[in-house]
Amino acid sequence: MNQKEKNDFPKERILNEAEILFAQRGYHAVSIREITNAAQCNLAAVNYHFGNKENLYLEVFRARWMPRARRVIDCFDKTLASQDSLSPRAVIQALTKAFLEGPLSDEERQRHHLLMARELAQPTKALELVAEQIMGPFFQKLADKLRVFMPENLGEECLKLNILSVFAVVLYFNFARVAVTRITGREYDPDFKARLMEQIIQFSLKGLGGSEKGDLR
Amino acid sequence: MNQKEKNDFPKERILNEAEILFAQRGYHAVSIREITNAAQCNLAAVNYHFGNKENLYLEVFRARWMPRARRVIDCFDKTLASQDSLSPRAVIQALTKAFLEGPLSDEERQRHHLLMARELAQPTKALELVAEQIMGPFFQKLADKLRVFMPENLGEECLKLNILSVFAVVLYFNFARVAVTRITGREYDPDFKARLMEQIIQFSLKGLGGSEKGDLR
DNA sequence: GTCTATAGCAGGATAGAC
DNA sequence: GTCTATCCTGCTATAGAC
Repeated sequence: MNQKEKNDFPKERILNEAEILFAQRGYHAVSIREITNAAQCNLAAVNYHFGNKENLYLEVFRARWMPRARRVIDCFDKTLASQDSLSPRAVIQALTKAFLEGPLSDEERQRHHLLMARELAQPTKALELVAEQIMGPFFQKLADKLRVFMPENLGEECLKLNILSVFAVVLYFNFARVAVTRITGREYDPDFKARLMEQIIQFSLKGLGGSEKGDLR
Repeated sequence: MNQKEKNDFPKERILNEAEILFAQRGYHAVSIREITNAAQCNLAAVNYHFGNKENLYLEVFRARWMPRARRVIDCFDKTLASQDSLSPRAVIQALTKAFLEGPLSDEERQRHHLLMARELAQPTKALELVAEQIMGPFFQKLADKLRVFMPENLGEECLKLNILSVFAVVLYFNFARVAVTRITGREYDPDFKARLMEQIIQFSLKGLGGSEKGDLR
């Protein structure tokens, strides 16, 4: 059975619509009626397939969010592997690219980040899940790649804080689109996004290590 | 009438409890019954004093969030005024300090940032209000203070993006406490917060301009 | 697996006594 | 201004026919 057919089962349609609505308005603001209407199926289908509303929410993370995050990480890995030499610039660039362009469509990415922003503001079991299976391992991978470029005397904690700072910049320009648009007066069109990527890379790279060309050992 | 007496009116108590609960769990997850119970007053009091739930939420921003934001900005202004010379380091330091230490208690600050994080993820009229009256003017002020230190050929947009990047780092370490604690294994105790402040200042300063000592003209 | 029907409850809002 | 009592809507969840 191919993907298209599979996506036409009510269970799949419910997951799709639930994700969209939860991302847009949050868990409590969305009713299962709304979800099943959007998915064009019966109200009772949610309870039949997922038991209850909370478990549907978790399943959105298990069956949608996490696979998508893995695609983003794969993209990061591939971009990095295609470079002939590993450098901080290459790492940051691959990271920024995977997060801001990468394999996701604009809507997909916005949904993805909104769901995570909500979890960070108000953690549920979903964050537990994601932190354990996705964020933790990926962060470790980043640390391993960057460690060799940092000064020898730099502690492990300092390395972590530096990487978190890079994440901060990358994520902020996604989470806080409203604020960014308001301040700069610019919409997130391809032009501005290219501009943003350049800004993020430059800023992070400098923040990470000093000047751009190889101060990092 | 002094502040203490004033705070004992039901209207004030409702605002206090509403802010706490909205920050903790978000608008939709909190009922006015819960709020009035916490405020030890009658259910009907919300509708009497604020008309309806939505307007109570807005009033939390008008009567609590915004005045508090003004206190933070005042703190920033005073810290900066106490320096004998204006430098990027002084500005960033004052900014970080005002946001991470500043005049707010830990609980107050967390509430404050949570409310804003929710607004950024899902903007309502409250963000409109705050953007117009607080964020916009403050951002302008920051830009004015930093502009003179940036290279002459640096465009206005680039300046804005740089300042936003600094905000990104400052705010992330507040918004994403859960993630930071999980990754670093450290709680936000005074010790770690001092460590964070140093990290944020260093990273931002480098990101902003290159090396720490005066590369910025 | 999918539907209808409905139980059972919690929410926002208001009327009207005090 | 504050209270009680109540209306009405909309929610989750389930029972049971098909």
